[in-house]
Amino acid sequence: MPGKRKLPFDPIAEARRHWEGRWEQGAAMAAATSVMRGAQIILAAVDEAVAPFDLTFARYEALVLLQFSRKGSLPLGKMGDRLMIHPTSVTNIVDRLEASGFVRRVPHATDRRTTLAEITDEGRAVVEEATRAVTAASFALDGLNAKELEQLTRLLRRLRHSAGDFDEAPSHSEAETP
Amino acid sequence: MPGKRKLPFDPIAEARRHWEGRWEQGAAMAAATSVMRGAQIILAAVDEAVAPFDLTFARYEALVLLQFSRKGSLPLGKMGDRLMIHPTSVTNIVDRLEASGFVRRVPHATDRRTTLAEITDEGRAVVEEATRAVTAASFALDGLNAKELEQLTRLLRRLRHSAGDFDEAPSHSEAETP
DNA sequence: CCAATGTCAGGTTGACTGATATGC
DNA sequence: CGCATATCAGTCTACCTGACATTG
Repeated sequence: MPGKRKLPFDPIAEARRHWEGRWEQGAAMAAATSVMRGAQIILAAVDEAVAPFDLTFARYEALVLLQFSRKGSLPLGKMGDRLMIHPTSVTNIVDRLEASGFVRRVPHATDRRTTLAEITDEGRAVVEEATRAVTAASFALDGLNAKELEQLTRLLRRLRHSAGDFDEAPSHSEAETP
Repeated sequence: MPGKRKLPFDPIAEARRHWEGRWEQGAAMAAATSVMRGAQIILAAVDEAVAPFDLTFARYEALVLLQFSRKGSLPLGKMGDRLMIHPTSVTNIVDRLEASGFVRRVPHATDRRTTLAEITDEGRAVVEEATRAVTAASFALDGLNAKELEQLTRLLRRLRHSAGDFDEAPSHSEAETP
């Protein structure tokens, strides 16, 4: 936990006051700073929750992805696409998961360039346990109710879409025309 | 930019479908993952915008904080509190800003334990330029309109408040009872 | 003596760049 | 041949813990 001391005011609101006296886009600055701090809070909470299982948020996400895959295995490249992480980071993360015994590298059946990461039985067991810890911590989001969680997800979906993360209809929760 | 390829679907929405077949708190999982990815997008955009000035997002934020301070200087510890970063990170960031000539370490007038970081004229000039670059990039948030930016900020303010970042009235934009 | 402040040493994570071997 | 896939070496940022000297 980075900040041990609780401030007597909202530091982002105050920064915004100063900002708007001089520069443009105070609203965007406040939103961007809020997202950064929110991510820091969530990361700290999840990292703490999964640490007892020799996992980090990044490694936990990778393991969840494999757990969800039909065959329990995926090419490393495809993992990187899904998790939006760098190819070398995939190698690094799979290395560590493999060292912990949660994943195993197996060759692809037909394309000998590609390597598959396959989740082990121990990996499947650990995902279940780690998920219990993470949900117990509510992803640090227990200050928000169901409706607010949906709003937050929808707004950030718009951000991700405008950043070019994926191709798809804009939202389907605003205007529905089947 | 981590993910070069654009996916034909929203990876978080798909993860949520899988998640809700097995576990609790799918909404929180989707929101948390969205915040993490949003932060990654914003960080990449701002880092890229300020890189030409020998800055990172973290160093830029520190410089903005000093620019906003009344005397142009703050004790390192207070900077850490405001920016929500670790004391050793403050030392590191001020080291680099000082090496770039944007900041100068000066002793506190009365308390000889504390060191002040003081923004230099060159630092003030660079903040103005870097801010122009950052606002030109819209903090990667040009996919959201004014109302959405406010919503996003308000939701994350709730998260930050529930995480204990600051003490203050909850929000004043939901229910106003003066 | 105890608390606060900043720094340093040492370790971890993940991301990045650039180069490389292999195979489609 | 060009392109894709994964890896490796090396660098970087930021974080953390634990220790420390200085000072209030």
